[in-house]
Amino acid sequence: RRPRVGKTHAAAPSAPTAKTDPAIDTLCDTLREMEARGTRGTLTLPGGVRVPVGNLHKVFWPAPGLTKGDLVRFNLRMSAYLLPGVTDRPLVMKRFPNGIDGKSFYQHRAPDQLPDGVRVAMVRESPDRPTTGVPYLIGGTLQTLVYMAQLAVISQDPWFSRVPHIEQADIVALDLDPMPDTPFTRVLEVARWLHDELERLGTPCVPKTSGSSGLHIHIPLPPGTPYDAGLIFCQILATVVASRHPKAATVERMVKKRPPDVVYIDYLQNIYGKTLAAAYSARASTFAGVSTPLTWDEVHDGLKSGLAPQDFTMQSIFKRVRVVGDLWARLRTSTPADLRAAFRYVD
DNA sequence: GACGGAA
DNA sequence: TTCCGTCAACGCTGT
DNA sequence: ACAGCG
Ligand SMILES: [Mn+2]
Ligand SMILES: [Mn+2]
Repeated sequence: RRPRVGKTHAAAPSAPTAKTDPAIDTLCDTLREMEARGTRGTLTLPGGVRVPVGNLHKVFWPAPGLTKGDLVRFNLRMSAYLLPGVTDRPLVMKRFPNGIDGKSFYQHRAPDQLPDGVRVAMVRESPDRPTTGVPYLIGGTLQTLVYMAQLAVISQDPWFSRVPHIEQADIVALDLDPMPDTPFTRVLEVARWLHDELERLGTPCVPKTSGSSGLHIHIPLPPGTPYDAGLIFCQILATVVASRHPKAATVERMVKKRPPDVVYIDYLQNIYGKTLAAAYSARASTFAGVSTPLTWDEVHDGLKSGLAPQDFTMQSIFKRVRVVGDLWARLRTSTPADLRAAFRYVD
């Protein structure tokens, strides 16, 4: 049995259980009225900014029967948890105007006319090319969350760096992607191995469900870390674990060459311009999953307890968050480790 | 989904 | 007013 | 140059 690190948590939720805001409740009431009336309308956000919303009845997730209105409501109610993870970060939009089963498309360039308080910054698509870049939406305000829902953007997909230091990642992530025949217990197993290694290196790390079928492990970086350094750190970790457990994990890039029942440890997201769904973000998965922070105890005990990603949804998440608080806050409060520790693996 | 131009 | 067409990403890697 | 990848 793994020795327990730190206290057995039970005492106080790691943060604001009380991230409840009367202004948000009022907005949700207004939204309900618009839905009942079957009209489009305008939400007036704190600060007086007006954001038009419409097509609230349109079904975006057929299986649970959730609508575009449910997405707007989700972003409103989750905003206190969602915003810290997107603040100052360029956001890649993937739009689903006809729900998760309709045709979707990516969009980087922000529209010309935006509601007040929706931030935009010129960002280069590649760091070493002399372009002026394109106007990206920058996360951080409630207006942006509501506006993006109106554009039928389902998930919040932030960069790993923040303006204005856009070439320096402040976080890296290991993206655990199960192949079609991979049982989720195996994903948990691989996550556990990665956690054990990271703990040996003294590196803080926090797991979450992806909101689809996999897991993400995020690691805070020391200030000023270039993308390349974070990428190599993750490459080393992923490669060490994959070569130690070839029947369970791989870093093989080509889908055809991956066994159908292993976990692809995708470390290649840690590149300038790439993204991963933010913590507490809704996802375009059939079951309306939410990318949900977990404790390492939940990951380690997941087989016994029957942990399943499908249990963390737009409908279920609020109850959980009220109980466990903001598990993702640790990512911002813990001291990043020296990445050079990982280089002793190199052989 | 937003927008501009045609019907 | 309604209808309709058009537009909405990208860079890295391997072959 | 082009296909595969996320
Ligand atoms: Mn993934
Ligand atoms: Mn991936």
